[in-house]
This record gives sequence, C-alpha cells and structure tokens, in this order.
Amino acid sequence: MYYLIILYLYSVKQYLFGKRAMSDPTVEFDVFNNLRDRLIAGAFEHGAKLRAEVLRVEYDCSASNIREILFRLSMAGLVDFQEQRGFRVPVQSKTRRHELAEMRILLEAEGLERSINNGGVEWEARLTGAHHKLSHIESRISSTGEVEPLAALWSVAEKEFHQTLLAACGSTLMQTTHGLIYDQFRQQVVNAKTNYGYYSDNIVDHKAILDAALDRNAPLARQKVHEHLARNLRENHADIDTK
Amino acid sequence: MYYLIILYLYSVKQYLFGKRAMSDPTVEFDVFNNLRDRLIAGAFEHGAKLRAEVLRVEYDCSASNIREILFRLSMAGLVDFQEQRGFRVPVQSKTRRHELAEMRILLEAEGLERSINNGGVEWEARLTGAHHKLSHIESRISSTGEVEPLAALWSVAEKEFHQTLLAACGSTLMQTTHGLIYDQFRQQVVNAKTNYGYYSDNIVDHKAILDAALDRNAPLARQKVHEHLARNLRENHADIDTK
DNA sequence: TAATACATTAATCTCAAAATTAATATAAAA
DNA sequence: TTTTATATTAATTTTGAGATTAATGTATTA
Repeated sequence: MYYLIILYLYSVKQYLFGKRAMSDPTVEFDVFNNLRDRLIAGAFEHGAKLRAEVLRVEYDCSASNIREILFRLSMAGLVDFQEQRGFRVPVQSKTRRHELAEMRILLEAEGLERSINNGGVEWEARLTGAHHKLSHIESRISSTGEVEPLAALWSVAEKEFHQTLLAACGSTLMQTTHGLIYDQFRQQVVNAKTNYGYYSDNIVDHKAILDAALDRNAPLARQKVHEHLARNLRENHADIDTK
Repeated sequence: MYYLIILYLYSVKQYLFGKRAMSDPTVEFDVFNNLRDRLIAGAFEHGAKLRAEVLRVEYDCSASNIREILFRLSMAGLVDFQEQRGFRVPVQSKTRRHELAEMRILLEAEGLERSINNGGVEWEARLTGAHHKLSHIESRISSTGEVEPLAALWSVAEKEFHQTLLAACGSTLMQTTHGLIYDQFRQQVVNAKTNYGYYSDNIVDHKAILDAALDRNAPLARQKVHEHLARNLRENHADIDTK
C-alpha cells in the first residue's frame, strides 16, 4: 500500500538530515531528568501547581509527554498528584523532613555497614575520592561564608559521597531505594532563600564518617551517620514553612 | 462562541444519562490498581511483554492511558521499561528475591520495633485481628494441603498482617516504602505452578511474631521477623528460573 | 552456508484536538 | 449581606492518528 511510500520518503529525509543515534536518549528521558533535577534543586515553589500546558511550551513537547513524566515523578515522591486536579510540588513539612531523615539514617547506616564488610580497596578509593571533592567544595564555602555560588556543585558532590557509602553494600535495591529517599530529602531541605541544606558542621561530619569507614569500624560509622543526619530530627528549620 | 453550545449539549447528555460521581475513581485509577494486582498475583508470565495495544483493548481505553499506567508501575518496580522497546514483566531472579527479602527484614524489623514502642491497645487489637484472619486461612490450607483454592484470600490476609506490623511505627514514609517492597517481593515469589509463596512454617512464624509483639519484646520480635523472612535468603526456589 | 543488505511488518513515541471535569465569575434568591 | 444557582472560563482526561523506530522476513552476495 501507500504506507511504504511514506516509509521510503522518511528514509530519504533521514538520509538528508541525519537521524537520532540509538544511544541518544529520547525526548521523554531528557525532560524527565531535567525536571527531576529542577524539582530537587528547588526551582519551583513548594506547593506550586505544575501545569502540563506550561511545561509543554517550556520543553517544546506535547502535553502527553509531560503528563507521563509527572506521573513517573509522582511515583518517585517528587510530585503530588490528585485526580482531576493535576500535579503539584509537594509542600515542605517538618513531619515529612523528619521521616525522610529517619529513613536515610536507616538505609545509610545499614548500607555503610555492609559496604564496610563487603567493599575492597577500590571502594575505599572511590569513597576517598568522593570525600576529597566534597571537602574541597565545603572548605571553599566555609572560607567565603557563602553557599549560594557553590550550591549546585556541592549538591552533586554531597549526593555522590553519600551514594558511595552504599556503593559496595551488595544490593542494588538498597542503593536505588536510598537514591529515591535521598532525592526527596533534598527536595524537602533545599530552600533557595537560605542555605540549600548546607550546614557548617558538614565538614567534620563527613570526615568522621570517612575515617570510621576506612578504619572498618562499622559501629562507629553507623553512629557517625546517625549524628550527621539526626540534626534534621531536632532542628525546626524555622525558615521553612512548617505547615 | 459555539464552545458554549457544546458544553450545554454535554450538560443535557449528563442529565439524561447521569454523570460520574466525584468520588468515583477515573479510568486511569481503576486500570492502574487492577493491573498492579494482576502483576503481583502472577497473572502474567515473568519476562512477558506488556504491549499497550493488547492491554488497550482488554481494558477498553486508549494506548496513552496504558502507557501512563505502565510508566507508573515501572517506577514502583513492578514493570521493566526500556526506551523504544516497551514494557515487560520483570524476570524472576534469585538475586532480586534475595535483595527484596533483605529489605523486607530491614524495614519490618525496624518498623515493628517502633510500633511496639509507639503503638497502643488499638494497634494490638488490629494486629490480633489481622493475625486471626490470617491464621484461619492458613489452618485451612494446612488441613487440605492445597494452597491454590485459597491463594487469593491468603495473599490479602498476609499483606494485611505484615502491613499492620508497621501500622503504629509513626512514619507513613516507612509504611509506603515497605508497601512497595512487599509488592515487588510478592511478584517475585508468586508462581502459579507452585505455592504462591506460601510455606507450611508460616503458621508458627506468624504466631511467634504476634506473641513477641504483644509481649512488647522488641528484640525478640525483630528476631522472629528475621527468621520468618530469612528463609528466602537460603532456599533456592529450584522451581523458579534462577537466571 | 553464513553474512549482509534490503524490503516489509509491527511496534513505540509524539502530538493535537475532542471529551469531560474543575474552578471562577456573575446573577438571582433568601 | 449571605447564600445558592447559573453561566463562563480554564483545567484535566481521553482518544486516535501520524511520526519515528525496532523487529522480522527475504533476497543477494561472499
């Protein structure tokens, strides 16, 4: 039928203008990652509506694409969805921050202990490298006293360090689960008006965790992870709406 | 403009044929839950392709609808997605079952301890009730020796019991996370050819967990949860493809 | 025979518009 | 004035079809 003609014309077009490489991500994939990063980085006001039509023009794609992506992000806990009334950025609440911190402690303490037991020298090297990059950034922050200019760099370095704690735990499920929780925690804590979730104690905290890990001291490592994150169980973050 | 005429005609149609109640779930919601339940119950062969066109006619909706739902289920870990080559039922693997069991132990032990510390008499009542229903079904299974006829009933009762263990832990995040893990575990274990994940030791296991919880003996409760689930870390489930 | 290129089919991905519902503004009634 | 009902606008949900890519079959060549 004439379907073949269309396919042929399409192959001619591909020959003339080139085609997308198979390894390239689709539009969906691109937009998904970008939108996720923006949600984690606090690019939207908490509680703000995420209208498909608005994002559609912003990303130059269809509303269906956006809808699929928002559904996925809602399953990742980064977007709230209500039937017939659309998608929203989750509101920041003390309770939610509290629960996310607890879950991080549970997963990172357990995962780190397993990494300490299973990991070899290559894991130690990876962890040391991640810590080096992170502490470099944090010392620059502490010298200038300004988080803002280095917030983006710090975010990726801090995530890398904490993910590496679990890198040798032997369970991809534990790592991916932790990744989801970590992102939600970051979204809850990040606030453009203040410190992006950065604290001055971070330098000593991260160092203590690193040292305990390299010493293969699992109980101490668990304790240091707990101390590092337990701050979020106490402080009120008065700058953030408590709702 | 003439847009209003259409809206008016639509209101006439609603008057004549009735309209969906606001509390009713949308098509999406319905199909999502049904498809999730089927995936957990083992209605599809593991590794089977989930083609949007097939499911579309089955559920009498559009392919976009199915696509959105499959994306959501993929984020829940119940469906595998690959760009440009669609959705599949996850294959059953020993590694995955192992990791899911480990995560269940971690979450249920921790969650149960917190429930023991926080829960009141109403939680005890709920747990006792859930166990009563479960043990009733399990004793019937053990007397007949046939799991099949009661598999569906047992599945919901077992989930209810294990969810109730965390019901008073004070963290909705921990409960929802556990729910996701539990469903994936069930999907991995369920196999229509064998026992749906049921074991004869379940009766004494569940009873031991209940007793420890009612005794407010957190360490013992943790141990019993571990013993109950650790079976999945040892046995090979030779009946299931190990891949 | 095996491997490669091409033709064909079948799937996935993208899109825009129609169908349906929610939200808002306005008028009528209490 | 307050409330309620109605008209209007704006959003979400659903659909089907076109665009693009993957998978399969067939012929050609080494």
